[in-house]
Amino acid sequence: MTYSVSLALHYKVVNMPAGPNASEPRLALSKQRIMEATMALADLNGVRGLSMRQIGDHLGVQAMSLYNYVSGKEELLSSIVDHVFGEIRLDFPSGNWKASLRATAISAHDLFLEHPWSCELVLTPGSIWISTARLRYIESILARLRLAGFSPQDASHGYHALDSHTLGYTLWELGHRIPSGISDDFVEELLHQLDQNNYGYLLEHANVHSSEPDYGIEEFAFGLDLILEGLDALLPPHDTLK
Amino acid sequence: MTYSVSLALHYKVVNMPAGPNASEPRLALSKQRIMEATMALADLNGVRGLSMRQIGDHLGVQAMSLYNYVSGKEELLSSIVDHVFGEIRLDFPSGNWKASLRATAISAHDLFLEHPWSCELVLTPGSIWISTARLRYIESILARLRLAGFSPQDASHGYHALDSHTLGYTLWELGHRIPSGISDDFVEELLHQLDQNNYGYLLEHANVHSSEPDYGIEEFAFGLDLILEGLDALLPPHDTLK
DNA sequence: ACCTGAACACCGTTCAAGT
DNA sequence: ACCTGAACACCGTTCAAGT
Repeated sequence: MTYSVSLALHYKVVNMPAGPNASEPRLALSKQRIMEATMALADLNGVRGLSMRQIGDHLGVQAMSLYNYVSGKEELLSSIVDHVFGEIRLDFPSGNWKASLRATAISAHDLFLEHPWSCELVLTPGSIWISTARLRYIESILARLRLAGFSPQDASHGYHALDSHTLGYTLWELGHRIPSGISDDFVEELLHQLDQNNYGYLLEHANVHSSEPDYGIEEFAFGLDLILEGLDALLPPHDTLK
Repeated sequence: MTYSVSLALHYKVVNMPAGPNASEPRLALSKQRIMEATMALADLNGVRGLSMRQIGDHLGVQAMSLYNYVSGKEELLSSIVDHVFGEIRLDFPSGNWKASLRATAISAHDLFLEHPWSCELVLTPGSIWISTARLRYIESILARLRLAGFSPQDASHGYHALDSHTLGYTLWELGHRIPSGISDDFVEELLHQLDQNNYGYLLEHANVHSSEPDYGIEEFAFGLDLILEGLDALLPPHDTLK
């Protein structure tokens, strides 16, 4: 993710405070630059360890300077989540509602895998999730369902099923990724433990996993298609519509 | 949740350090009492704000005393999550694999709604989730699928679909609960905003919500049944089995 | 053996002070 | 107008000291 390329031209250059490398002038802060730094750090190390002081450091600035552009950590995090929602593809001008919603869900799935913190943050209970891009995303799903002929009730139903699968499955998938720091010895030891404790089916399951490296996308689509077909069955028989 | 009733008899009574109310002797600490206090506080205020110092306070003890029974906060949290997994009903001696797995999923859903922190913690990416009760839960799901006639691959597939729906949908549901602190004025204002910003379908959706108070359980079962039926379709035609 | 107080290295955020 | 340093009220955890 390199936002800087397309955005560098718009940055004000300020000479007043010397940056970490005093020879080059430092770019002015802005909410956008802060968001970019936050996203980059979150992509790298996750959101959980992320601190305002770290973000400041990364920008060559004290943490307190951030508060000139952002009301607090919570607002900053919800801003970057909304940025991700803004990138979900919603414009599939196909006449087929199933194909269109399928493509939106897969686009969202891809983005959430790229930025795991977005998925994690939206699903954190108690966090405020009402933000413009998210609302647009929901509106677009509801609109496509209603225009396909679903009743308001079934459209709500369908949105719930689709959105919960898109977010929920993806977070589940992310949580089951093998962390990069895990050693082969650890895995070996784990399998040995499964074997010794009579977890025969789990052992078999682990072997399926190692033989079929990553079928996350297909599994996401498997559940997604079940939902789409299940919704289709709720639709009244279509005589006039294509 | 009152574990204390059934467990009180086993507590050692220690007189040495005076409790907050000096007249009564204080119960000895134990991992179990610490877990109970942690679960109670997490039920009440959520996990995010929970601190070791708070847990200590609640037990009339310094935070540092907890470390005599628990290696750290992470171990403590994974212990209480595993406790919840241990309460999921796995023993459904019905011959029908679908009914049996359905009942397990619904039992898990109920427990996760009761203890939202459990669902939140298991799905936190990067957290260690390998614990005995969780392994037993997975093994039991895999076993039922394999015994129903699924191949190792399809059983893995099925476990993924069932578990991701059970955890993922429930967390999604929890995240969409209206927080208790929200005022009617706020909701009113929100609806007004939706109206003004041309979010017609969202407004309609909000109205569906307010007319049908809570249909979370039915929606959980809706997705669950889609998965179970979808899996059934993968099963080879059953000539000998019931 | 178990609990404590002080301490360390962190948090998010406020606020008066600098330029 | 924007950035800073010091400070406040918190974290999880270590460790030597108490009993």
